[in-house]
Amino acid sequence: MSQFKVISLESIRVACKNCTLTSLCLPMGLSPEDVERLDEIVKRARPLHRGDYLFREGDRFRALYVVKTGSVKTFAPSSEGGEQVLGFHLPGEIIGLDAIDKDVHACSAKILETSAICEIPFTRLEDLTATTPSLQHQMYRLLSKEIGQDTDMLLLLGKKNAEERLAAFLLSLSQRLHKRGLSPSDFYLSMSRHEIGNYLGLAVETVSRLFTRFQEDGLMCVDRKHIQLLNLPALESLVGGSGQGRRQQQQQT
Amino acid sequence: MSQFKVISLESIRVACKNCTLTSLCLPMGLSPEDVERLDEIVKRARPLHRGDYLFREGDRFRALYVVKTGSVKTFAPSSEGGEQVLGFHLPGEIIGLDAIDKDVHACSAKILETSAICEIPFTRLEDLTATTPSLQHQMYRLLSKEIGQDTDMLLLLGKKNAEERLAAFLLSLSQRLHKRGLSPSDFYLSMSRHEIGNYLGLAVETVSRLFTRFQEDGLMCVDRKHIQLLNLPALESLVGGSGQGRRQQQQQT
DNA sequence: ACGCATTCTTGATCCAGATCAAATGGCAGA
DNA sequence: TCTGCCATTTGATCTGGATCAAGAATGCGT
Repeated sequence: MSQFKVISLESIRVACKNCTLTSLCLPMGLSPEDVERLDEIVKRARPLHRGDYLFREGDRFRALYVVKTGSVKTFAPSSEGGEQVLGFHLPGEIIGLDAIDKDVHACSAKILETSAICEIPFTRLEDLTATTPSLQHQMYRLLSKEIGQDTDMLLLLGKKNAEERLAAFLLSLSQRLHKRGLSPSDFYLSMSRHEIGNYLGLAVETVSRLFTRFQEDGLMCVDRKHIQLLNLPALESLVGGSGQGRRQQQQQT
Repeated sequence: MSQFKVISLESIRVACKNCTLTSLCLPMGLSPEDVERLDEIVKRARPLHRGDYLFREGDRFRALYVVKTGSVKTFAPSSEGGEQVLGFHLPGEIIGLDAIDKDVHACSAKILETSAICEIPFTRLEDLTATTPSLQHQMYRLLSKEIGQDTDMLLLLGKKNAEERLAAFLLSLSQRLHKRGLSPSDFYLSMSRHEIGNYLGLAVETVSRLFTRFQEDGLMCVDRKHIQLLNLPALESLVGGSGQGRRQQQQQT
């Protein structure tokens, strides 16, 4: 490759190897050469805005998407008009893995705030993984990780009460933001109370009341969408099974 | 390969290419040659019995398991002693995919009734998929499918009431058994009411009462663990969002 | 066959969180 | 800046399903 090749600043800024998410995203653990090869098939789209769709339920599956900046929610239609929020996706997180099976998207992905998204055409990725064992392994890990996260969510919805659910949600955000070099205790929520409730299987009112209560209890400071977590350990103990000895649905089988 | 090679009856009976599950299991859609290669790494263990563990939470991840006959439940420890049943696995279904990511099992798998299980050492499978594109694709599809199933379950736990959950559970079993050539409307439950309730996020008592009610309504006939579904369409309409116009939590976001 | 333990069923009561209702507060668009 | 629509909060009430409490039915080991 010619050393005189003209490279736009833009392309340098967005290449995987120069991306700050490299340790969280698909390239995680890959050799520089492998990242280079991956880089060649990744498309970087112009920024998308709140309300834009990455894809909709029913769309043909063509590519995986990775959040580069911003945030995205995915949601599936429930029977008769409702919807279930499936997840909120932060930078470095991959969207669309569930569509590989049927080759059709079963959920929709909607941009929550102005975001940059990387697009990875799946067929090309599949070809690449077939010749790059480390990338293949990485794909298996990512798919498996998604399953593990869903499992955590099943446990949350199946066994936890409202308080535990919201605490778990806040801590999850906190931890994920922290991994991305942001403050684990001071952040903005890009989703509405309604979306949080839907995601957690709770009514909006319950979410609102819990925010108020957590604030009264000195666990956090809520100002509109701006959140400050004041007592991480206390939140953690809330999540860990009904905290200070409250009765709890216990099901041994 | 010599045509005089001695092959034990046993090995013939259990080889993937001779297995009746070939169209539901990993080999689905593979060429005969690819199945042959897969066959070489699959280990077939002696039958396991009710209560035996395939693996336990915390075990090192070594292999995927496929139910050949019988049934298996997977479950994860909840905080403080409880557990969440994650799934009931029928012949042809793969267990352990969630452990690829961390290389450790996050859930346990317990045999529900005398079962034959195929074991597929993962490292060898991974090597094989790297040189067998169709098998690699099949793996991606299987992992993706698992995500899709978890998604369905999230919707169930997040949005459906007790009646809808049990109806969905029964229909899921019905459909899966049907695909395996068994009756979709007459079968035995290998799991307890307690396990069903745990899986569906309901108390045992609720499950029991619903069985009684469904029977009273002529939807099914329950005799201990023997189930007969008498009105599949009615069950389907129950699942599809609160059936005959009952109030329902609807959350648009 | 008998006795004990476990699972399942059924009834009564309770409560976390949904639903209903209304006030308040932001923010977007003109 | 004003207007009107949402999003959010807060309060009051209702209810599905959990929890508590017995029985009844099974199954199992001896």
